[in-house]
Amino acid sequence: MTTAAPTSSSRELPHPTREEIRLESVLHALSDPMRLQVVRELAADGDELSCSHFDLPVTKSTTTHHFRVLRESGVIRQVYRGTAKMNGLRRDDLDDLFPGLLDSVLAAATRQAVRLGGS
Amino acid sequence: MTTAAPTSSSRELPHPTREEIRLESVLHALSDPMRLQVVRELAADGDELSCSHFDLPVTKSTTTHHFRVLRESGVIRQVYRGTAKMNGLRRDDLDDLFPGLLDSVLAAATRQAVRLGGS
DNA sequence: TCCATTGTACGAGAACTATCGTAGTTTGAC
DNA sequence: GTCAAACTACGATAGTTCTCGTACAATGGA
Repeated sequence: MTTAAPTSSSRELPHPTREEIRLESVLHALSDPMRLQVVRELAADGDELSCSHFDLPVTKSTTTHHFRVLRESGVIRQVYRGTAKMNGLRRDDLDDLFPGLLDSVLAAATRQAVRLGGS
Repeated sequence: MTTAAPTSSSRELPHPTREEIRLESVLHALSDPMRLQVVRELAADGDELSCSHFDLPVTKSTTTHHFRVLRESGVIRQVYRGTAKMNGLRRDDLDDLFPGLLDSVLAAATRQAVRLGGS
């Protein structure tokens, strides 16, 4: 027996392939404050985070909606792991398609957060 | 008397100050294909261009709408000059607020255009 | 003054978006 | 099997956005 079976799960979620990712959709996904916040946290953590890790000021169903927009635009990758749904930035794909874009958006978000007095 | 009166005109248009520009609004403004195209042309030309210079596949009133979104988000500056309305990128403001952001978006747009076989 | 050019304002319709609440599904633990 | 946790699906609503067409306004030249 193998020591560790890959911790994956049944349900599969539809993701765009790298080639299908469109800049306009990525920018649109990032243009919402809630979603930008999620992306910032994912980038800060560097690893996968469950949906429930985020404490967004909206209901669960709205949260689901925002994560779906991020996934369908190609910004994040989502996989089920047990009852949780783990979210990870698609850094490799985004950096390959649009070098420097994600980093400058994240830097801009941090700068603005500092400027507006906070975080 | 001065040799050259500044070529300006009567009507003034409302612009956000540099401090009022919000990253989310900028990203939203850039997330529309029509507006992204306008910004690319403005960046390529480097100077001010009149609205009528752009040959967008929409009516004039829709064009007005898109230019307004760009102006109100702080991406472009608009001034009247005679019957024309000149549009210029607010590079200085954007680069100061969000260093590298505009350039990486423009680079991403070019890359995508090439990738999708064109321009 | 008259006119062509350039762009605006307004009203309207279709489409999309963000949000919610409720009911349901999947999973893992007991 | 039962139950709680985590998340989804669906339907609804309010707001925003994109688009148009028509009518209007400002400018500069003939």
